[in-house]
Amino acid sequence: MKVSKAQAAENRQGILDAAARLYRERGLTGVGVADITRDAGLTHGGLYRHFASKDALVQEACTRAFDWSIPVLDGAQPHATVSDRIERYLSPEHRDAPGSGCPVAALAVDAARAGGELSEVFAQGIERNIQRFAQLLADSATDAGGATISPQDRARAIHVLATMVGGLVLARATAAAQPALSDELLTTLQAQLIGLLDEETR
Amino acid sequence: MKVSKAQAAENRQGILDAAARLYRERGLTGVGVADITRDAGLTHGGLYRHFASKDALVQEACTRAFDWSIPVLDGAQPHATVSDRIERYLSPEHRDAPGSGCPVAALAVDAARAGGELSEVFAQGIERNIQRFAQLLADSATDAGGATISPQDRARAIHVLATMVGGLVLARATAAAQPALSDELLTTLQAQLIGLLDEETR
DNA sequence: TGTACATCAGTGAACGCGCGTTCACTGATGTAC
DNA sequence: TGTACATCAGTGAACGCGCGTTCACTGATGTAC
Repeated sequence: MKVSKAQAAENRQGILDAAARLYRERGLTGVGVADITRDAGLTHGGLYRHFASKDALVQEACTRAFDWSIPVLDGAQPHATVSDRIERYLSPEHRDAPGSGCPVAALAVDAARAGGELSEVFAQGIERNIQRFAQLLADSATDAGGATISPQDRARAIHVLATMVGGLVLARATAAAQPALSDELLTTLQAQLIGLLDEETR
Repeated sequence: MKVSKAQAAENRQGILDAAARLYRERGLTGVGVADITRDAGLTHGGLYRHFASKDALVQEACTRAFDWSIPVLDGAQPHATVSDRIERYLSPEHRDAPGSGCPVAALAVDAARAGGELSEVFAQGIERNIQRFAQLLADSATDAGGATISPQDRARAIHVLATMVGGLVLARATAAAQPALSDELLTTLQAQLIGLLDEETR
């Protein structure tokens, strides 16, 4: 049963959505292609009309996860402050929903192991996030858009991003066994990072 | 061919060593029990004389990775300063040797997915590391051992540990594709964290 | 101390299962006339 | 606009392979006498 070009394109997007979500939830080696196509409402055989291999699907799904995670984290509120973004990132909601969350916190360790072209996807995604965050810091310091990014802005952006990623990883690892510790990690890091930025802007 | 009790105990330790290393290198779902016993110089069948299941092996290997990673990181130099430890953690050597490195940076994401009893192992290991680091901060502020840990010490310890873990994850994810970025992340975070502690102690 | 034998760590073949990938087939789509 | 037919997205069985686990077997160990 052939399907219209529009339907085929929709199915392809459905596979990518399912892959981007399931990989973040269960890891790159924890999901089979049959799980993904089943989740998208298809059978596994047809996957190879859209993607050359599982690796190609992984790569495209991770690229999509990076493209989408930026709008998800700050697109809904385009003028969200840096503090807002930190609070949203280090929230119980983000911790408990890895499937729609930051691809770095969910998949960077897997990507480092996989190496190859996937490492490119993550290196570029991480660099892009550093630049975006540094721009936000530069703008908030001058109260204007398009400010020049200083080396200090970039260093602070790296610091804040690394702490957010590490904090989310720690919060997720402790959530099941010691939920109080997990919550403490999130609130402590929110306060530490916001305090850090307040001090440095002052 | 039976083997002496001493040899059997040695073989068991060999399996645990291989497991602790290979799991950190390739992930909990990226290594088979046959890989581990082969690495330890044995065949896979005998594994079940020592461990009830793969899950039991994983749990014990992770516990061992936590016990050993503490001596490895600061046991060689028992009086290493906080700055020394930060530099050693955020070094290219640690980045490039996950098999003998921090179990949190290597396996916390996998552990969060696995849940169950493994989550206990990681929650306890993380709490222990927070306490140890907070103690170091308290001691270095008073220039004496056994100082009382203040809430600020604990908050700073959480901050520094989260940044180190996140920084190592980011450095590993970018190492293959953009080694210059990976090195920049390490050196920037070393400077940021040491600067942070200097400021707060001042 | 010496002998007989039960124990059990380790071997390697075998199991059922799920993986990624291939392929013959189906039949609605979309194009050529 | 209507008809004939090539295209190709999706199906589901099949493939070779590696996984975790089991088990009959081996033979040195270590104990009971």
